[in-house]
Amino acid sequence: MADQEVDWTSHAESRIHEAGLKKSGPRGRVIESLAGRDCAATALEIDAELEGVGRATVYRAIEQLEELGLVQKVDLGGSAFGYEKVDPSGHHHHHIVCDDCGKVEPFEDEALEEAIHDIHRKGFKLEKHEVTLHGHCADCK
Amino acid sequence: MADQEVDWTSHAESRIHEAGLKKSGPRGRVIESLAGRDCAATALEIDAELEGVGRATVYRAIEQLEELGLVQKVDLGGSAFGYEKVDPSGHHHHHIVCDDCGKVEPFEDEALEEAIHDIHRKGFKLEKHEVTLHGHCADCK
DNA sequence: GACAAAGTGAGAATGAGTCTCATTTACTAT
DNA sequence: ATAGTAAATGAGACTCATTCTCACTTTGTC
Repeated sequence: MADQEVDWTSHAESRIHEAGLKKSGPRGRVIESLAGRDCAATALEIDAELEGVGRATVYRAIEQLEELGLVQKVDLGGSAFGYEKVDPSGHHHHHIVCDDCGKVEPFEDEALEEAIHDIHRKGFKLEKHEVTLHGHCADCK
Repeated sequence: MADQEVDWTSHAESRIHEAGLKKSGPRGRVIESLAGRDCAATALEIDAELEGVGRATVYRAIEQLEELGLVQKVDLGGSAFGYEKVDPSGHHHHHIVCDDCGKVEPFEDEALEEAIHDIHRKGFKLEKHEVTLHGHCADCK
């Protein structure tokens, strides 16, 4: 397990505690599962991975983590959403999706971030943004 | 009805014809419905608007239009996808979503488009991109 | 240890989107 | 015009992701 994962896991656990929520095994396992991935997973993937943890618990845990800003929802273009941990440093990435096989890869681009941060929209208080590129990967081309 | 809508409607109808598809009333009504909107609508909204047109027909029509590049699917962050007409000129916009009330507004930004077009990803052939900004609108702030 | 609040799992319920199939409609070749 | 055929359609069954309900359990506090 990389340092960053340890950081995110303990960061998440303390934010959970600060929010007045109780410590729990099942939610802890959901957090671990998210910590161990470097890109998005669907709720059902996590549910399938965690035997003995109910679907409702997985969805609830993800929802709480999302509200605390620890996890973000990402649209992968398919029928289900993906969820991935948010780096506490504010560092983040976006996604490239292969429209043929569904493969998802993360990418980062500084110029893109700057362009987005320069957008100001009257009457709207912007909080997050999501960018998804679509195309065909090397295997499907 | 604005000129642009007329353009898109007839453009869509001829592309349908060129693709070897037959002319049909129900699909025509789906095209009209899309033509009359300037931002995304969900398939079920269109279905509800068009009495006498079956759900399956609405989804089929949207799918065909999407394959012909006449319509694009957009993620509005909620449970259902939105669909909107694609301007034949290649001109397009992105979306700002209010995470409180779900309101969606279109926006355009030249610098953003440039930043996106400068992204090149080894092994991926990029075809489309989608940008969604999230925040709170004036009413919900 | 007792209590209240938070957490949980099983499964029912909902909602969006897809599939099937018998019937109808639009174009093509006579 | 007409027959043939391929596309199109609508109703409803179905699938899949997600949410809800509820009786029961765990956690943390007093």
